Amino acid sequence: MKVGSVSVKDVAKLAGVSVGTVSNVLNNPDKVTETTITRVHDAIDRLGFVRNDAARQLRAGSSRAIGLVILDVRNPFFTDLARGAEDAAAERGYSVIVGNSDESDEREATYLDLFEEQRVHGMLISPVGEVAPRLRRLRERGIRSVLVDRLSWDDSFSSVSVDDVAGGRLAVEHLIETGRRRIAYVGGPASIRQVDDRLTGARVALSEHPDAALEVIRTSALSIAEGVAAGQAIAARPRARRPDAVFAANDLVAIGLLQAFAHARDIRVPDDVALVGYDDIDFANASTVPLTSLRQPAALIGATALRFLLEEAEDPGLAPRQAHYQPELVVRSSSASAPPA
Amino acid sequence: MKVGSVSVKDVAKLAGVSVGTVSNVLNNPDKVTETTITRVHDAIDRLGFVRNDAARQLRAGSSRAIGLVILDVRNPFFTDLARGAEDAAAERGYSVIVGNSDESDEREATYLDLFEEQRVHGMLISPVGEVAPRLRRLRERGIRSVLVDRLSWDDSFSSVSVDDVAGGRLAVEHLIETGRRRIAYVGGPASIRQVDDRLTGARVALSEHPDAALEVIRTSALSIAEGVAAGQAIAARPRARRPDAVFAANDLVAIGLLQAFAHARDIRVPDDVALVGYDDIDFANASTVPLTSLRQPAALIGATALRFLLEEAEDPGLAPRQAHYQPELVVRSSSASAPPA
DNA sequence: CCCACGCGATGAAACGTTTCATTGAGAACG
DNA sequence: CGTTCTCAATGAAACGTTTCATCGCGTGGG
Repeated sequence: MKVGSVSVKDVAKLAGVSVGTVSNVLNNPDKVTETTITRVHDAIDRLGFVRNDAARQLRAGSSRAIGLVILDVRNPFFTDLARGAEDAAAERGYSVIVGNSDESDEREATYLDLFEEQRVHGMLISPVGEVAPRLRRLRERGIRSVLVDRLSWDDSFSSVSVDDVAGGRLAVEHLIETGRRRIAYVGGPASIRQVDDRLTGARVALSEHPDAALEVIRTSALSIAEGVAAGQAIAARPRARRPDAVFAANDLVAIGLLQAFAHARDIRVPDDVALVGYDDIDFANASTVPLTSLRQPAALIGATALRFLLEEAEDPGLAPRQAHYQPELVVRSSSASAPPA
Repeated sequence: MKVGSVSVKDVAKLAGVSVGTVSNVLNNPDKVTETTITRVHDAIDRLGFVRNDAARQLRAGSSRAIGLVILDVRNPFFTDLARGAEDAAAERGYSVIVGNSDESDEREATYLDLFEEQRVHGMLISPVGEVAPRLRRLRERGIRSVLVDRLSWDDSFSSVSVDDVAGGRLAVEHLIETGRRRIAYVGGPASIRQVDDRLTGARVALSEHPDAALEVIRTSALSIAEGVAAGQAIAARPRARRPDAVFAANDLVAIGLLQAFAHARDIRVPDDVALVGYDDIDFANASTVPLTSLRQPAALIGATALRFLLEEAEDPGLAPRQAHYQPELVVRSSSASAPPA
């Protein structure tokens, strides 16, 4: 549909110089004399020239974009992580393209394809499926990856993660110490590593307290809606068979549980059931009952991962590194008071 | 760092055909005989060939990516809107690149530059600054735009929006009808159109009830933190000078207010102060006190805008269209009961 | 006065696709 | 058997940059 877009050639003609010179004005201004710089810039302004990034990347071989694949855009933890990465990228003149895998390995693969076609400079990925072989192949072609929110399966990739096992353990230890004994873990699917690790941590805590019991309630996703469904299932049970504490795999699920419990009039939080979430999103502190949760440095994770990636892309000999942060338990009302007598 | 990437040329050589034929296998399979198709596909698989999108766009003149500039990634309303647009784009073989202007016209301009350099197929934008001239210039060059969550300033652009004036009016009418008289509007900056329109709606409602008063409390952004600050300011006043109802410019601000009020022990919601938010994000129903809010069809807005954009890009003669949805008042506990005696 | 040098500018090559005019080989037809 | 027609396949041009070897020219040294 379009009228000729303005190219360097047009700029060169108007400024009375060669195309090479225009390019130098844009990329190596120190190689060009002062007067030509202004002349070229005048021409650029007059014509409204905008660089064609496609041509640029074609020549350069790779773009200044970095792909980021996250599990769930609707989870504030991941948007915070993305923000951290974006800000760090912007500082260094890169931009971040975000893809949302929605916990589906199919969508994940689609984004990997897309990013490879775009010849991104590198990728940050919070993996769902079996992507290791794929990432290795990409690396052979010069596209590096850094894993986010996930420890590398071996030492061949850098990763930035948080100790989910420790987090699960902290959560359940806290519940046991405040007197709870019938604990339920709500989360799923089990294929998500974070879900599994937090459960492992919970089991570790349990193993040190033989008088406490752990029940696992699966959800098909980590969303508010799934939390509501699980909460309704719990509320439908006779009181005696309900847990006296619930550890939710993340805050979205916890918020859903809270809503379901509020609806069922005979479950008070924390009196009847204590509740601990995970991620400490902004809304955790603003929910019906302020939520005890495990805080993770989301923005820092994104920023660190991005830094690792760029450093490795610059110096391919660099050995993979693992940054492993510790989560922090933030106690609020949802687990504050004593259990029922 | 990079080993030679695989190109069509390599595929052609291995398959024993010309590059043009490889291209045809990829883009016009019906122009090619069955046996060559399989031969080429074999070669592609064997070499792990992946199309270079940069070269492709360079030739084509524009990419299959669509730029989306939103006001705030941390606001679930906008992430829902983005999801709607992404899903609609994916259906048609396009992808969406999201830029977050953070309510800053500087960042907005940066993203417009970036998207123009990328020669995006078109843009969806929730404008902050004075972008009309810029968008007009883009259109002359063949890049169309559709405004989201914002009525077009004139009839030259398509837009998909929600009637914010009506929403503001509904909110305040509801507060007045339930007996409130000293109403505060909390939001800002005034430069954001939505903030201003909702205030206008509030004033309309006020004008029909001379015995009610409206006070405007400005914030510098629509965030939880700003809501907390405004709430603390209100809580610091003597009881007599506090409003008996607050209409917040969006749910994030409302949630912040709620937190501040909960902290100040002598403000109960809704008894002392009724509260109405805007957007009806998922968390509105899960907050300390479930929040009365104005629901907007976020995903539908994104999907519709994307559809408008593609239709216009396909048929440049098409006249601009305006989709204008009505918001819906969702009453919950934060405004449910009667005002103080 | 000549030569070498430095420096700003030049112009063509290269990046990996898609497109399009052209070729070549059969098939159909008279 | 010769001619025309069809259809698959070819190969070169074009897209808009960046890069790099080269050039021209004014200067300072010998």
